This record gives sequence, C-alpha cells and structure tokens, in this order.
Amino acid sequence: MVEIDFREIEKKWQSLWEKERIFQPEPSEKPKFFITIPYPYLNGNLHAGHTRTFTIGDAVARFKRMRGYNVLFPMGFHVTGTPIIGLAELIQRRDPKTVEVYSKFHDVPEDVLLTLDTPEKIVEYFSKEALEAMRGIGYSIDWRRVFTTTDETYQKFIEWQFYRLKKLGYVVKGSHPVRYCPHDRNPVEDHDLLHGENATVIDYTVIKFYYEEEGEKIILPCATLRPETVFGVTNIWLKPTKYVLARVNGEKWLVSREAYEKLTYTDKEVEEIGEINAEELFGRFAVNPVTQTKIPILPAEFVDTDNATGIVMSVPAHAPYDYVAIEDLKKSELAEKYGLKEILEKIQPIVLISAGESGIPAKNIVEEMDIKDQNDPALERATKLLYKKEFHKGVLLDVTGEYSGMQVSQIKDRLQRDLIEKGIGDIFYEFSERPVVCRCGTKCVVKLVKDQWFLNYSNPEWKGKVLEHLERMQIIPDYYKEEFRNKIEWLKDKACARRKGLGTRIPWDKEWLIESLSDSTIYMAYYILAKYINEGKLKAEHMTESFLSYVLLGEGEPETSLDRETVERIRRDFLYWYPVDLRSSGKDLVANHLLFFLFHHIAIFNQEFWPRAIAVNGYVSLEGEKMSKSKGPLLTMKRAVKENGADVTRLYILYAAEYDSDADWRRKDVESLATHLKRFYELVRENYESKDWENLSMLDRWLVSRFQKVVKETNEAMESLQTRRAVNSAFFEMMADVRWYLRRGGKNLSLIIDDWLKLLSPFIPHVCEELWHLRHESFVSLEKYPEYDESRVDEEAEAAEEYLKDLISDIKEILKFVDAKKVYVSLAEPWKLEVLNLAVKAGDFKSAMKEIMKDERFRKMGKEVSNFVKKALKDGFKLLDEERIIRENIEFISKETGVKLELSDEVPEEKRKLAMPGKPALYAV
RNA sequence: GCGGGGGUUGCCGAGUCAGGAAAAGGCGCAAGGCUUAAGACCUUGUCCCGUAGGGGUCCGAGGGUUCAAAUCCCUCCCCCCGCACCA
Repeated sequence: MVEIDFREIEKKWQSLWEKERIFQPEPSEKPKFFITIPYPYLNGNLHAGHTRTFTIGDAVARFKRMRGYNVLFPMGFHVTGTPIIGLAELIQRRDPKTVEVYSKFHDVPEDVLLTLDTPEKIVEYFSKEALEAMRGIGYSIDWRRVFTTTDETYQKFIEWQFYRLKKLGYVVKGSHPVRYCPHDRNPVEDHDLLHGENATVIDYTVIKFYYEEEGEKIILPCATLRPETVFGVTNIWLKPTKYVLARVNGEKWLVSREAYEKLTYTDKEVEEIGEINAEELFGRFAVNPVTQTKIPILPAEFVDTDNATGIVMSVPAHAPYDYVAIEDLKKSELAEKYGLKEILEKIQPIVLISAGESGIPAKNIVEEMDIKDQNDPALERATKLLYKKEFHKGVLLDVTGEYSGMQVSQIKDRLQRDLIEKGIGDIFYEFSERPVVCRCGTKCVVKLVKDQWFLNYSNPEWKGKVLEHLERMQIIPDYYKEEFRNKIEWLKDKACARRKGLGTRIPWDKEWLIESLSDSTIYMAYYILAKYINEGKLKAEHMTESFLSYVLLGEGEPETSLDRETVERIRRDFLYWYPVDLRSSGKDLVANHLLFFLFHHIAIFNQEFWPRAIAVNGYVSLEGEKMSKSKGPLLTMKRAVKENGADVTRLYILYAAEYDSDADWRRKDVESLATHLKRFYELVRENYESKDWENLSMLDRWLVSRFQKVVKETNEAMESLQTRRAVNSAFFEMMADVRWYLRRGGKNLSLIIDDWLKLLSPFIPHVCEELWHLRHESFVSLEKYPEYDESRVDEEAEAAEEYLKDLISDIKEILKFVDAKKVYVSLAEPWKLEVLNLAVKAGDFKSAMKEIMKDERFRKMGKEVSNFVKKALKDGFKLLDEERIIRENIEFISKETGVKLELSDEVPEEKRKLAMPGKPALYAV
C-alpha cells in the first residue's frame, strides 16, 4: 500500500474550510440547530477527555448541517476561578512536580513553561494551544465567536446576569460551613489535605438541656444525630474531666475544651468565662427542655470530648451505648464514689420508636449480640444496625406528642427546625470522620462563613419549574433523566461568592468575586454577542443593562450608544439562534454545571428559550489507567492528532465507547485503526469511477440494498448520538459488505461511493473531502446527508446473496470431514413449503408459530422451525429461485470451496429428506 | 448509607425496552494465500465434541413463568460513578 500523508490532507482541507468560511453561519430561512459543548478550563492542554466530548459534538454538528440545518457550533475558554492562579504560583516557585507533569504530560516545553508565571500568560498560552488543537482535529467551529471569561465584555454580561438574579430574589445572603485551616486562615480544598479527604460536614442537632446555678440557667448543649430520641432521654453523660463554661450569644454554655475551640469558628459570639470539673455535676439534675422532665447528670468514659459539644444525652431504650453504660455504671465503684446508686435504680428506658418489635430495642440487640460492657467493639455494629432499622422502619410513638405517628426517616429536619424556632435547639457542624488535617499539618475545623452570597437553588418554586421543564427535555441517554430528577431535588443553595480567583466581582458587593461555576450558566447566549464584539462593533461601554435586557429578553428600550441597527441585528440573531438545541457534555458535569445551566436559563429567559436537550458522555482512560490533569497520565489532543492524524483520532474516539460508558485509549488499537482507514482510502480511490445505473446485476442490487440499510442504521444512531453504533455501521459493516462485493466480482462499487463519503464525512471529514474532490467541486461537508430510500432495498437480492453464503459455508463444513472432489446439490421437496405458506399467511411471527405448532410434525422440530420462520419473516421472505442462483454462481461457489458442483438427483434419499427450502441437500463424493 | 449505571465469548463491546438461530463489529491469536523478505493486504478459523452441513454447553449465582428466557418475574452476590461549593 502506498504511504498516505493524512496530515497533509488534513491541513489542506482545514485551511480551505477556513478560507471559504463554510462553518460561519448567519441567520437564514433554514431551520437552525444550536449545539454547544462546555468550554474547556485552561489550566492545561486539551486532553483525550476533551477530545471525546468535543468530537462527539463536532460529529453531531456536521451531521445536522448535512441534514439541512443551519448549524451554530461555537467555542470559548473558561479561566475563572482559582486553579490558574494556583498554577501560576506553582510555576513561579518552580515546583518540581508541576514542572514535571506539565512538560511530560501537557507537552509544554520546559523553557516555555517557566515563563508562564502569571495567570495572564497562562491563559494566553493555553488558549492559543487549545485553538490550534481544535483546528488541527478539524472541528467545524465558528471561531468568530471565541472569547475568554475574563474579557471585559464578558464581565459586563455576567454583571447583568447577577443583577437579574438578584432582582428575581435568587441571590440571597446566608452562612455556610466550610472546611477551614486555622493556620492558613483559608478554606481547604480536597487536594490541600493530608488526611480526611472523605470527611463530610454533618450537622448535629443541639438540644439545650440546662440546670440552674444561683438562679442562672447553665445550658448543657447535647449534640445528637437523632433529635427525635429527646423524648426518651433518661440522663446526661459527661466525661469525668474539665469542661469550659462559656458565654455563647448571651447564654451560658458548658462544653468540652475542643468544642469551645470549634465554636470560635462559627458565627456565634463566644467567650470563655470559666472552667468546671464535670465531677462536680454528677448526681445533679438537669431539665429536658422538650419534655420538662428532670434527669440526672452521670459520668461516662465513652464520651468523646472531641466530637461535637462533648455532652451527650442518654437514650437507653434506643442507643445500645447508653443502655450498656448505665448497666456498667450500676456495677462500677463510680456509682459509689459519686453517690449515684439510688438514682441509677430509678432509671427506666423510655421506648419512643416502634420498628415492629416488642420490649426495649437496645436491650434486645445487646442481649442478642451478647455484648458484655461498653468497651465491647460489637457495640458500634449494634448501634449501626439498630439505627438503620429504626431509621427505615421506625414510627414515632405517643410519647412524642405532636410528632406521634411520623416516620423516623421524615422527622429530623422538621424537629431540628422546630427546636431552633422555640429557642431550645441549635446546629453544631462536625466532620463525619476525623482527623481532618491540612497539608500544613494543622487540624482543620468547620468554619461558618458569614454573610455569604448564595444562589437560592433550594427555592421550591424555582426547583419546581426546572423539574417541570426537565420532563419536556430530551436527555441522552434517556436513563439520565432520572439522574437529573434526583440531582435537581437534592440541590441545595450554593455559595456563589469567593475571596480569591479570576473572574467578575459581584456588582453590588465588590469585595466578592463570582464563583466560577456560577458565571458559566447562560454564556451560550454570549456567543451571539461575541461575534459583534470580535468584529469590534460591540464594545464594553455599549453593554448597558438595558441593552442586554433588550437584546436577550426583549425588554424595555435599549439605552446605549450603539447604533440602533446593530442593536436590532443582535436582537434578531438572538431570536434566531436561541434556545440551545443540544448541550453535549461529559458526565462529570451532571451534578453541577448542567444543573446550573438549567436553573439559570429557566430563571432568566422566557420559556421558549429554555434548553431543548442535553447529552452526556463518559470518560476516557489511557491503557486502562485513569487520566489526571495534575498527576498524569495524560494524552493531549494535539499529540493524539500528531501521532495518528485527525481522522484516525476522531474515528477511534467516536468508536471506542457509547454514551456514558467509559472509553479506553489503547495505542495498539488506534494504530490498527489507521490501517483500516488507509484501506478505505485506497479502496475508494481505486474504485471511484463512473457508475452504471442501467444494467444492475443481482449483486449490484444487493450492494445498493445493503447500503440503504447502513444509511438507515447510521441516521438512527446519529439522531440519538450513538456514535459508536453509527461508525460501526457506516464504516466497519459497510467495509465488510464491500469486501464481499468485490470478492464476488462486483465492478460497480461507484454506485455507493458518493453517498458513502457523505455518510462518513461527519466522522472522518478530511479523508472524505479529499476523496470527494476526485470527482466533485463542492465540499462534501456541505452536501446533503444520505437518507434511507426504501425503494432501493431489494429483499430478493439480499436473500439470494444470503443463500449463497449459507450454501458455501455448508459445503465447507462438509469438506472438513470428507475429502471430496465433487458435490451434488438437490433442492427441498415441495411439501416443505407448507410451513412457509402457513407462516406467510399468518403474517406475524407469533400467530405463525401458534398455527404451525398445531402440527405434530413441526412441533417435533420446534426450535428449527421457529428459527426458520423467524428468518423467513424478518427478511420478508421471497420464494427464491434456488436453481437459478446456483446455476448463475456455480463457478464462484467452486472457486470458494475448491470442488466441482452439480445440481442433480444423485443425492441419497435420506439426505434429500433433510433438505428445506433455502437449504438444499448436499452429497459430497 | 442514598441515588444512577453495570456484570455476555481471550479482551473491548452489540443483543435486554417489544422472549423466538447467543455472540454483530473491532482488537488479539492461529492457519493459508500474496511477497525476495518483512509489513501491509486477501481468505479462513478462534466455547466443547463431531471422518456430512450436526450435537452439546453458555450470558454474575439460584429459583420461577413459557412450547421457547441473556431478554419477563422473585431472591442473592459483585463492580463502577456521584453525594458538592471544586473546575
């Protein structure tokens, strides 16, 4: 095979597409299709993951364009947030790991890398690289609309958006808990942690038990994850150690030393005013603020002063720990020491939850598991088991008063709210697992960030609208709709302001920056403005609030220095292009960006401009290994294209996996795919001649018919974004048929080549363009995509060819066992047509089988008959002229099998009996 | 734990919704052809048994429904992803 320089072909067509501006759409009478892919974040080079998502998008864009749509496919660059700043700092410091990863995996030459010591230089470098990479792989992007999220004009757009959201009441103030390092005085992200990456922040309900000292309430803030058990509290546990007495928001609280430290990071005002040894309190009584009952304060070693407040309420009926601790205490000398004997005798567990068992649940499980004392490790398991059971199956009993009859699983939030409203409850944030340690070695705490700006995603009305619109949308693959539904319901308010990073300031509160996912929600509309901005017509000073409200929402009058004609043109562009018809993205964005994308569109735009469809695709691994931007391994888009060529890279990534399943990039497979593409190239070049539609042979009709089925399959697959299925059909399966056609002596391959090139051009546009131009002047990229033409389907030709294949394979099978020179062929006896006639009469498979199975003869070979009938019906059974097929192809069969063939009755009786229509008897001698 | 997805031949993966020849297609491997040779290319084979186109096994495990189950129903096991304020 001749060497083909794919890179040269690719560059040639890329520059011609560019020169002829064929991917720069303007509004027209044609129906539009607006497809967007999330813009990449530029803290590195585009990699195989981007390659997958973007190539899927490009294939769809090209497909839709050829299907007659006016397609807009734009791209921008995302640089807002902290990682680029972090990277600049690492480069300044010449951090060895960073230098290694960026030179080795991101392919940035080391000397160049070291100059990228400011965020601006990083953005400039990587945006140039990204642009080259995307051009080099042949994406049909309209580059007139490119932008960067730090552009002044973009910031105007974001400011407008946030004013809008604020006006709608969707930006609110609040506080929220973050993981925080007291030493660095900063919130800590996952990669800043030494330990505890898996720790989450959980909210304990604090219930303000109290006792009185000289007429003043001293609050014992009990922290619990099960506030409903407050109705079953029999006592309070303190560790026999020193506690801190503190003034907390005006109240006097007793908490552990650790808890006091933690409180100083919350939004509460705290001040230490003394120290109390818990021992002084043992035997004294406190009041349960919910039930008003008096309960004793008792010692327990199992109390962890580093967990929440360090004060625990005891519910022996439902908490195995509490039950066992009371039993232990009865036997311990501590009871004697603190004079608790009498008190302990009186303690009776109070059952308040029914999960369908009798007696005291904690006692039952402790006895069942034979737990001896509070040091028994099985206690942990017992607690989990009981908790789980009661959470899922438990119902609250009458002792819980107004909550009686509620399910345990439903109670927590409501009770927490009620308690806080009554002034007897609070929240204490704590890590789910400890310790959580910062890279600097300091133990992290939960810090409550005050007066933070939030996007109010929990707003039920907003949520409701999003959920409702979701039902109208197309989600690909469809099972992701359920995932979206769940995530929308789960979404809580999101802090949308930051102290640090690149981006836009909150226009009414300039000390805050808008968080980087919050500024990337409706920017698809900005692509429409970007064209005018890049032309130099639209400038930041033109972009007043009223201008943006006018062109994007059609509201009011535009007060702007921009000329009216341009304003109107922008408005018309928006009306034409919006809404987004398809947003195609990696699945990592489902639980964040794609949700925000929906929420913000629904908040800001009129319903007719809400997104129509979302598609989700999976990740890419390298030789089975997970990719990592910051650690490697990584394969850049540029390198993939440089080593394999654009079309091979595209074809591979589209074919490697379907939908959200993950694709694996395997060098060997990619290389072998290159040979397929070369074979295709040669095949077309050698056979691309004028075609003869006049005298079609049966074989030609077969080829044309098979191609129609491929066209149908490919179209269907692309409509649902199944690129793997599409490539498999359009490329691989068609190749197999073409090979058979040529082997059978077909001479008229050109019958399908024009359409075949069109069919493949969304996947491998450069090669297709090159081949297409052997006989045409136009761009294949702009041709009309082939459509299924049923009139060209020829079931008879297909059945005949199938018959031939079967016959050859049968003969070969026999020849494995018999060393013969000649094969006699004898056709089936006519009565066997009965089955077929019955089947054809019945029409569909089910009733056919019912009818046929009534006959004992056929029933005996039920399976065979069923298979036979199925096939006959599926292929639109034609009574084949078997004799003619054999006679016409007798030489081909001989050539394929290496034996002589003869139609003859010399086949022995017992073999002739076995013959079926479509399956003649054979006799080899 | 909650939610979503999945378990098919040496590997990747179709087939499951609408039960009816399991294994399309790709990779890998093997044989033959072509070639000075290698590569590429073409052909064939690749669950087991079989000196006549056949038979058997089989779709994570176990039950059930049916003339017929990878597919429908029940029970169980295992794997992946998300659970956030980070792009």
